[in-house]
Amino acid sequence: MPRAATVADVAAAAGVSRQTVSNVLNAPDVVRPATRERVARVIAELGYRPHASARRLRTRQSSTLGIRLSQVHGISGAVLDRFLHALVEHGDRRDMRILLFPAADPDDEIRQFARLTDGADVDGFVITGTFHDDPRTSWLREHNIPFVTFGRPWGLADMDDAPHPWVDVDGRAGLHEATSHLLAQGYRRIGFLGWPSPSGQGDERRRGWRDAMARDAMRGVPGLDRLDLACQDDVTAASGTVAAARQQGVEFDALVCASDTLALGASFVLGTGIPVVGYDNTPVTDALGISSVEQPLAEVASAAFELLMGPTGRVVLPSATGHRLLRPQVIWR
Amino acid sequence: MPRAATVADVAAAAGVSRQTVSNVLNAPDVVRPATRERVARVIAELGYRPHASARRLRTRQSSTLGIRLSQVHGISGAVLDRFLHALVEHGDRRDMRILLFPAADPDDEIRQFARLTDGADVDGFVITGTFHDDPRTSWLREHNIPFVTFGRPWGLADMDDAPHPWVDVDGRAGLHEATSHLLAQGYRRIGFLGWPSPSGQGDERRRGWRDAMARDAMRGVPGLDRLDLACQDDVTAASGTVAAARQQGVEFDALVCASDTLALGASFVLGTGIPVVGYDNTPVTDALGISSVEQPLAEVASAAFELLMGPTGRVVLPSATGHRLLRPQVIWR
DNA sequence: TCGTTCAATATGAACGTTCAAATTCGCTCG
DNA sequence: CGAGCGAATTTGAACGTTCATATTGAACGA
Repeated sequence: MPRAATVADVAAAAGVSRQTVSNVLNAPDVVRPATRERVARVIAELGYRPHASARRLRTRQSSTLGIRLSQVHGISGAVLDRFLHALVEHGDRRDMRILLFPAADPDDEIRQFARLTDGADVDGFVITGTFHDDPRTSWLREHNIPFVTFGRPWGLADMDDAPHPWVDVDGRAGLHEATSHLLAQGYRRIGFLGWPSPSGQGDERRRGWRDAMARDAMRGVPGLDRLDLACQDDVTAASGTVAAARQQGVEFDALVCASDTLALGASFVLGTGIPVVGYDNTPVTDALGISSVEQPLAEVASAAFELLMGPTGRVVLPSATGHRLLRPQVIWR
Repeated sequence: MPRAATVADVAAAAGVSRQTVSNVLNAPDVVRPATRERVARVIAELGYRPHASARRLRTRQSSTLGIRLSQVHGISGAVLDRFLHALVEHGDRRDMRILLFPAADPDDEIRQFARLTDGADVDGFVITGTFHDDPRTSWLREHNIPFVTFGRPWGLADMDDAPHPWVDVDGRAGLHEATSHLLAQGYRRIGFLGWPSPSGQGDERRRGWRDAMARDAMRGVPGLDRLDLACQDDVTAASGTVAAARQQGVEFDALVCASDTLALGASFVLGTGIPVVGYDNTPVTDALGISSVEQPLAEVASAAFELLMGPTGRVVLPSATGHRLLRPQVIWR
């Protein structure tokens, strides 16, 4: 393997200066077309590729975003997996790379933030799974490090002027759509199986179901609360909760759930006659033919880059912190 | 945010030269203890962290491994996810980072190899999902790029002198153990549900079952072939195949499968009375209480680094290409 | 006392790129 | 015809680190 070509090699071979070669790659419009083509040809011939570290050293940007690879919990671990995929794919288009780092807990994650930014390994971060009073976001803001969260800033009066850019999926809209669709099909006693309150995402999803039910279905059908179930995000717990409700005389036409895990557990008890809708469209619900709400992860990734980089080619500390709330889509099976 | 401290800042503050600071970090033993401690104190005070790109430029190594983030297919996507996790975690200990890249197919992946090595983004690669006549491994060898595969080099007479380092999990041993254990519990008519031959991993797993059955159980029970089923890796197909076999009069005491997907499909048909064992221990089988063969992914990751870096702290082109075949473990539920 | 040796530390250069400023060159216009 | 201008290109320096080599200084033996 011969020594890799450098910008100087290309310059010599094309009879131009280093800077011109650099310009052909980074600012083609300032180079005269004839020159540009000649240099481009030499670049192709020599198979020249700029040395990433040298470029990063000089430009002081790594073109890399860091993201924590969290421990997989349960069935929905696949969501992070797919989000990662979307990020990597979109990043490729924008010439950005994705660097993974491990972290056991938020404090650990903050230590990694420090490590990776001090070492200029990354330009910014993508934070997942935000929660109330998240120490990570405040730390990053204090240190003027660019980042975007997948997950809205919980516990804020007005989400429109959040202190940082965020993308999220409107779980409420998702459950509203699922419920409305079932109502339109004639189902009336549509139950909801979610997580115990308070839970940011969980309460949002419950509200989507409630809104849809209150508007149409429950005229004359009292006891919406009896159809409102909750338990931990666990298959067995879900089965148990649904079975117990039935035992107490609650009848379901259909059931919408806050997660695929819950939907899976519920569908064991309810059988195939009663439609169940999950959330996250994980491979399991796909395999079992259970309907599910799918998050538009490709769009989430795209929006994350958009918020972090804007139209420019580089990650910047956003002055006006925008946000995006995306609509999920129900996959009916 | 003030300008980050550099090695020169530390040197000035500690009253030593740049090189001494560098040595404190990279070769502490050549520095006199008193000096070392003084410099270390200054480093801590200033919060100095070496600039990763500068270091990489100078040392000509990126301390980064590339790994393709493949499209998730079905339930077993979680395996790559967990492997990734193990890699990142082990990498952290060895001061190695993991860079993800997208690729649609092997040729695409090879293009990315070229891109990432030419740009000196990575020192080497971890290749997953090897197959017969894999063009990726030959390309990497031709270009003298360090790599290790998770998956043995299929279609080789003697695996002991493979042309490249590899790690794999002994699926045969896994199914042998699962089958033997069931035999010991008194089950006799233990079926196998796998993939159509030829399939590297699939045939290995089948062989594990066959070996165990041939030794103990089938003395006097003819028709091992009738218990040997195969279909695509799909839940519905699995259910159908098992149902069809039963229809034809095949009776099962128990069933061992080549994947969790197959196990899931089979368990629908077989119900809870007949033990089913899957492969990969994905969250689904965990959630449903189905036994499964678990791959020791943490050990795979550790072995991958070991093969690629040896005892040294850097990735080298291995002269003697070693390998590791690890035993999986059956998780009984 | 004076070389010799070795450990500890210092110095200059280099890694490959892009920035900032300087230079060249062809054109227009008074 | 020469000054002035703008576009195209070149030049020197710098990014922050480590390598290769040089220098210092202390310890030792003759």
